[in-house]
Amino acid sequence: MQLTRRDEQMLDWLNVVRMADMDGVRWALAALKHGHADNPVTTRRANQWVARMAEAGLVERVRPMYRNRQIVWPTYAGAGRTPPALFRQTMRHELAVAAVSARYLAKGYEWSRDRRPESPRDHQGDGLAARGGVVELVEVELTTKKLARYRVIHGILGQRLNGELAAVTYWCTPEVARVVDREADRFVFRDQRNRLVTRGVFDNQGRWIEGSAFAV
DNA sequence: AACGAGCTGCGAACTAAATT
DNA sequence: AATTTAGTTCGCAGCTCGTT
Repeated sequence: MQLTRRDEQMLDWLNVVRMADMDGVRWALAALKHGHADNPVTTRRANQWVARMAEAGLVERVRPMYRNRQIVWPTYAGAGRTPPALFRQTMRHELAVAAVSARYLAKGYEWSRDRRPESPRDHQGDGLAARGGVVELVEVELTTKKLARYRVIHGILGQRLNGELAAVTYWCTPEVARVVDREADRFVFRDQRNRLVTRGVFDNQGRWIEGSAFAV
């Protein structure tokens, strides 16, 4: 078996997002084919890619009984580092981040992790999407945080919108999107407020709501 | 029992690159 | 130039499992 350029890019991407479900894999495969994509590849195609990588020992996969989709992560051989701890509380969230990330790739963005927190009171976003030198911070939020936390986070994001960030986008369930918007109205200065947007695209299981637009 | 979602095996048609 | 090998894409049939 030979590793194509796209295979390597897929493994790099999996290494950044740590794990993905088949929804994420479908979009990432389409995106990395030509650098952009309007549609994901078929699930059949995505399964074949995963099967090929698994046979080569570069990814592992499992289909947990409580989740109707297969999830995939890179092995040590595939990513050069130890595999992620699975089945943690944050798994649903990480899979949702991967789903969003893959859609950014499909729009021609580069995806990377946010910088590490500089202090315990600091806040790290779920990812950075960059295109043409414009950087957008991405948050995925499936459940609301303690309301007091939004004061801190939105304060920090407001400052960063004054600096290196062009925009902040929250990808949420519709309910969470309402809360985030409301709290942003309270805590983000007007100059920056219109550059922090929310999108209600996930259901409560953290699955992309079929037909939801990816508006960036 | 019937249905839908998701996964796999298989076959077919295609492209790209390496080999002869 | 022809052949071989690897990869890409899709649809269909058949499977399991959970829901109606």
